[in-house]
Amino acid sequence: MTIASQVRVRFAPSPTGHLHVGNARTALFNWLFARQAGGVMVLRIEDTDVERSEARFESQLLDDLKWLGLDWDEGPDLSGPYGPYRQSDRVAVYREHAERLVSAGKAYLCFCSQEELERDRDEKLARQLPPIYSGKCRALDPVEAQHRRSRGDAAAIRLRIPEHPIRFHDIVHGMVEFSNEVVSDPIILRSSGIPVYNYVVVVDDALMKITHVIRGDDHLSNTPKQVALYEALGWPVPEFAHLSTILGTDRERLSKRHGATSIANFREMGVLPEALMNYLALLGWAPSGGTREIFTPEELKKEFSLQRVTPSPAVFDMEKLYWLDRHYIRQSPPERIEKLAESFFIRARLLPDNPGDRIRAWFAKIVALLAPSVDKLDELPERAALIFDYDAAVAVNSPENAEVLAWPKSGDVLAAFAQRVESDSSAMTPERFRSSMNEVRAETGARGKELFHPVRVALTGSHSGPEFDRLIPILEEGSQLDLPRHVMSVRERLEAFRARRGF
RNA sequence: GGCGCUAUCGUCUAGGGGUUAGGACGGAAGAUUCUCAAUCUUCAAACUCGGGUUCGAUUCCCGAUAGCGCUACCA
Repeated sequence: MTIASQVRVRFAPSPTGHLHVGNARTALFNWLFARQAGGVMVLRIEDTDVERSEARFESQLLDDLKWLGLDWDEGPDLSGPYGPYRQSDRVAVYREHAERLVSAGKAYLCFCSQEELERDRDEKLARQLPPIYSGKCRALDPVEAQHRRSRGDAAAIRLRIPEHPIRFHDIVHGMVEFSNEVVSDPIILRSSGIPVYNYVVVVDDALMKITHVIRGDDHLSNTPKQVALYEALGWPVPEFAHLSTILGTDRERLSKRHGATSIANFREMGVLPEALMNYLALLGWAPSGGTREIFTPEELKKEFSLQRVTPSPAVFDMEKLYWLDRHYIRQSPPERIEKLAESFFIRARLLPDNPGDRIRAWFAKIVALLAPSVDKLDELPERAALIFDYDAAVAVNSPENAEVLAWPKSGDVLAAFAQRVESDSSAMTPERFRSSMNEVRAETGARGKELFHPVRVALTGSHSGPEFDRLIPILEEGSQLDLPRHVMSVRERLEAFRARRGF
């Protein structure tokens, strides 16, 4: 049994919605394995389920994959030597090989009705036996069966499962063996002429010369049927690698109700693709030594190894993803983060649709100030509330602020500070702010928190926040800009605050 | 029900017949800064259970238990 020496892998999603993290991880491991081996990555669309498949989902899927940073060498959008790459375009191929199996006696026509099968199945279940097909049509005379079919009797095609245990090798699980006693003769072609998943997958993988089938372990139990199919068709059996399931925090298979689980969700949240890729790679794989965790896509291509993939299921941990995302946000060139962040601010109507250079330069300071402390970029507009949403009522009344303002020296500090602000009508600068604060300290005797907190509360509406040196220029410049929402200057804030509460 | 897969800190994992069972996220404490964040330091936290095999098992074998999957003319 020889297999082409060049590695060929495939990712074969069904176009039934957005790409899910579980599938994305499967795609990633395929891609990493292929790229490392200098092999070929095939993208195949499994759209035999006409009920659930939609054309628009296919382009979504490709977009999701591309956003993550994956690419492929053959696929429905690229073609290639073993196309077509959409199962709905391959129906004739499936029929042809199914008939070939019947002619060779490896498969047979089955005339059992749905009701009959169901009854048989229920009966076996009731007697606590494996609910496998009775084999009733196995013994039918082939010539006779063909006659019946040509007379118009509905016939499905079933594969004959061999009378011996089925063994196969799996890179992550080792040797796996199934007794043929528990494997039913599977239908490969429905009486309607539509082929069944477990069959088309084998035909496609074999015809597309796939050498390594890397997929979710929900397919592990289907593999014996597929191995039997390869053998019946006279095709080499590929290597398998069944990847563990990704679970939610409740240890149940990750699904929509666990919140963000599609790649599109993460993109919308402003998670960086390389952070997601890095995180996904860590779900079930660790480098030798097990201490390194930060890997760029290029590094993953070098370090990844299927042999080091764990067989046990993994719980998806949002916090750890965020940790990686924070890391990559800080590592990224500022211009990239600014560009990405911009859309979130435009959507929040904090920036105009087409910000000019002046606004962009100003916005860059906001991003530089806030982005390093954010889990994901969609948190930025909210973090920027201290710039865009100054509310004197909150500054005065919120319980934490009220407490700060009730400190003995708070009133004096604010009065002294206001005096400094009013004495000079030009824009506040960090230098002037610092010297003013020094004067306030000297005048009032307040120091540390009792000096800074009241000012912080009056200016930002919160007793905590970023450094004044960086915040003040943003406030002052922002107040000069033509923005959808006016940004209040230091002076304006102080006045609004004083109007609410004297000092 | 049957079959299969899986089992190390809360989570992701490294390790492997004799180890102080390592790292990371998260948590706690401290240092630092006006505060928050960041940073640094420190701490707590694990081999599912029961039998074997062995001088010695967390590691190998068997079983139990639990979780997940498959058991369709679904994919």
